[in-house]
Amino acid sequence: MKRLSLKPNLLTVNTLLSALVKYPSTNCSIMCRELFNDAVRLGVKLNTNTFSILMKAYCIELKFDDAIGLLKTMGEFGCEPDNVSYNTILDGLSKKGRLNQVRDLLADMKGRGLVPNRHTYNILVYGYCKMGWLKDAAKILELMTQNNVLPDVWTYNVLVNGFCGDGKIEEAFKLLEEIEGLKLFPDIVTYNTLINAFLEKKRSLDAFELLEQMKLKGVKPNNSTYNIILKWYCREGKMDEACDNIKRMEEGGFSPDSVTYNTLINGFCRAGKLDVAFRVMNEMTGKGMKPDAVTLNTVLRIFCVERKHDEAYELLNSARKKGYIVDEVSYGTLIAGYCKDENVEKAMKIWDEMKQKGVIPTVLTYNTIIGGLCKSGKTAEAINKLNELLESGLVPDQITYNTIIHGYCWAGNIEKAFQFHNKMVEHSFKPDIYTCNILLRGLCREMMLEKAMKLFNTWISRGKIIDAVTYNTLISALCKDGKLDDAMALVSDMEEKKLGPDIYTCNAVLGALAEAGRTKEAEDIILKVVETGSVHEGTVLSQKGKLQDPPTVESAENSDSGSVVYSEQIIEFCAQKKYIEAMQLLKELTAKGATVNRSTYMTLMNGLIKRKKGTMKVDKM
DNA sequence: CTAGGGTTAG
Repeated sequence: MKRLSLKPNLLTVNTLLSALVKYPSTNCSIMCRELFNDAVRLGVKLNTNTFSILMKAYCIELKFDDAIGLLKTMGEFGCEPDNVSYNTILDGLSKKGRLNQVRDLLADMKGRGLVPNRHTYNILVYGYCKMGWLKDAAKILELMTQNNVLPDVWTYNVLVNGFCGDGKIEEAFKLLEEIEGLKLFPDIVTYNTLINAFLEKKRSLDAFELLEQMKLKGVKPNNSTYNIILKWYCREGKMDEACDNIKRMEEGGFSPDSVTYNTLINGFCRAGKLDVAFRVMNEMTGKGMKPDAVTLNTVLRIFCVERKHDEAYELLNSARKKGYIVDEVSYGTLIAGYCKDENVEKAMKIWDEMKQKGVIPTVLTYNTIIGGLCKSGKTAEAINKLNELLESGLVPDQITYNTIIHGYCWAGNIEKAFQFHNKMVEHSFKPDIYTCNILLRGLCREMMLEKAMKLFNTWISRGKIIDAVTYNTLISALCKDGKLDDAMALVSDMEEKKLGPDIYTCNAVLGALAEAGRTKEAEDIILKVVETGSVHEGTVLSQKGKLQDPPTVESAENSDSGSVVYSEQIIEFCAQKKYIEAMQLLKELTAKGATVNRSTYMTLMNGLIKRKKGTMKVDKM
């Protein structure tokens, strides 16, 4: 078109821009900007929508300053921002928890005489919920009513999700009554949110009951319903039932989407079944669904788990060149991987690269690097990162603070841990069960057992929530200190509260019990642990009297040396980008009943992500 | 707006 010197019209420009934004790839905003510049050069008269779409592009890449800048510059083109323009940026900011900027922009919006509409309010409710500021979120609802903008199901769904995310399912249900009072009806999103919340809280019975209730009320499940249940099966490691769920999904007339496939791939990866994970990934591509950013990040994670960090790094870079969205999650995955490998230097290097590429970290990304720095004893640098986080306008969360408190404990600086904790409490930080357990463990490490017990008793008398970790921390410390009777008293205590004993309790007390010749008690506790089902079948007792998990798939796989030659051949094909040959060989091998090692499957997954158009078809494996 | 990928305690 450009070559023919034809002038595109406004509709063409906006349609193209929308398409770029709808299916975003790397450098989405740069491509949009180029298109925009071309349009300007060709003298196309642009409208407000053009700018709003461009803003959306910037928001996708978290370039909020550029997006906000457009609000001013669009005036030079004779365009004025409208509600859509503001809502677009507000939505982007709100989703990433940048509430300070939301506030400023909202003031700016009102200053222009624009009136927030329902969408604007819904965005605010979402933002507050995401931050866990539920009271503020509820206040927005009041504000809406005052301003004659009535909340809709959407508003309530956001709020329901907020309450669920905070673990307040019962309060979320109260909202349902409120919805019905307004003659609105809970829809499939409402139900999906609640079912998901039950499953996350391990209340599967409630979840399935609600599912039935939902059907009775005539609300039909959708793809997401099945995906939510699928996720639960995967998390529980019930991969057979996960597959049954897919069958039911298809029987119900739904087809697996990319979320379904990514959930399954992740599930099989976590279960150590890389061969099946690869097969699913291949099936996904066969059905015309390309591996996407989530698939990429899943594969990056499994590479890191398998300690192939450098391969993961290489994959990240080549995926970016192939147009994948490489986001803060991708970089965060690698950063976490290197941190676990005790290579913070490399993790920091990747952090810098991420920044240099214009990928903006979220709180979670910060938490990852802060945790890594803490674990390697670099608490001062961790604090630097915390300050950087604050300067960037983000708000630290529970995990940020807990990580730093843990960092001080890890460094043996229990005083500083408490100091930091106290200072944060003054700044409205609410210690949770993690905080308590971290501090308790810190005291135990420093042989301040008495102080730990004192703290523990204060919590009990104040009715604070304690859990199995709390008990196990103390029990383990008491055993190491030779106070077996005190430890056993806590064991019965935790049993009374139905918090255990579990496998950690066992590991803590069995050695001491055996040494004291108290075999009867040792047998008792093992029996209880098995009864409560907190140990999966196949757990074996080693000679030292400690419970151990059965040998992992990994060690079993390492012994399949028979097909090493073929594995190497497949890997070689992949290296030469001869994926078709690689797949052919794999097919032949599987037909013969031979197996290849996990490394080979990882190389094949790598190939699926990187390949351009060449097919990697394999029929039945 | 909900669903899939990366972070905290024993």
